[in-house]
Amino acid sequence: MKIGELAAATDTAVETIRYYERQRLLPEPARTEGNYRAYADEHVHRLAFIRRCRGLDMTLDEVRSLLGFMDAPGPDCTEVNALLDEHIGHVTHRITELRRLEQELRLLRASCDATGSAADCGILKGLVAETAPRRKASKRHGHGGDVHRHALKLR
Amino acid sequence: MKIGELAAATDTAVETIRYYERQRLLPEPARTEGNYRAYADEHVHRLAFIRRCRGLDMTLDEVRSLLGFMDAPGPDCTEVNALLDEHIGHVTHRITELRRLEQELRLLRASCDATGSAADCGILKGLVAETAPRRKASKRHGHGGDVHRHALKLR
DNA sequence: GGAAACCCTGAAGCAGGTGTAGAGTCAAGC
DNA sequence: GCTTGACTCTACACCTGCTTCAGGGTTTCC
Repeated sequence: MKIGELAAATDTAVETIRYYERQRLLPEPARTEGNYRAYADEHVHRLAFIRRCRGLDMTLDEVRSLLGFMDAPGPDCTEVNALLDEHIGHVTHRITELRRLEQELRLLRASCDATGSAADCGILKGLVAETAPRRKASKRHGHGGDVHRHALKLR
Repeated sequence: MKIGELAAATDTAVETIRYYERQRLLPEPARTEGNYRAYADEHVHRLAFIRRCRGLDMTLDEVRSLLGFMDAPGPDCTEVNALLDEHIGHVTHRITELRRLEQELRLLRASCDATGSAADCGILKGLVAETAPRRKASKRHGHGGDVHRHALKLR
């Protein structure tokens, strides 16, 4: 199986597959005479696993951990549970944050109805104005990016 | 006002301020004899505005647009309203996505209670298993990253 | 046998910064 | 007047998770 077929089978871009290989998430496959990567079923399963995890918004590091648990399964799966719980925590937290954000944005949006000049726009005024003091976000603690990322600290 | 003071006044990292300057979001300030940046109140307001927008998860491009509207206010603020509406749309969409994700993760989590060996873990099995076919995500359309980013396409 | 479709490597680019090295500047204390 | 330490300067590398590009080589189809 060549890289293009693997890409089609897992709906993954070819470059992404090579990238995962560089990141050591996918083992280096055998090569053909012409130096093409030759994949086996094993690779399909592993890549599908990775993509499923990524579809659940896990970081590549989290995926790496899960792959490690699969490659060397421990006596129980406490660690797997813990990883997932933590990830769910990230997602839940991000949802809460975004909901607060949405509220704030809608409030801001309501302050203008586009009738006047932009110079008097309630939105721009609202963005200039001081806001209620906000709890300082705690120092960043982990990986950044999306649900894992840490909210921008505001004063 | 030196850069450290501006940083403290707006709760922004010094490097971030210099980065915004490079990105032309903040105008180049005057310099002291010793080549230190010397900021005026104008800069404080502008940076506070930027940080407020970033706190609302806008991209720097969106902020740039808003700054443009402020610098050259048009006859009405239709554009400001449109920008904000679109941004609210991004946030709302991301919330929906994350809620779906959270559901899926909780379902997955429920498939294991850590009693057995990791080899039989319901979570790992669930991640290996095929999932119900999913609508193919449309081609990415815009800027990536967080609320603006587009969900990973899965087959 | 020639063109199209595929594959290869290595490097650079995206957002939105963060962090580093190696240097210069400035105020305070002795 | 000199040292120490806090601050600042520039220029560059680094982060995630890819994507894109340049400049080739290989395979397949007609």
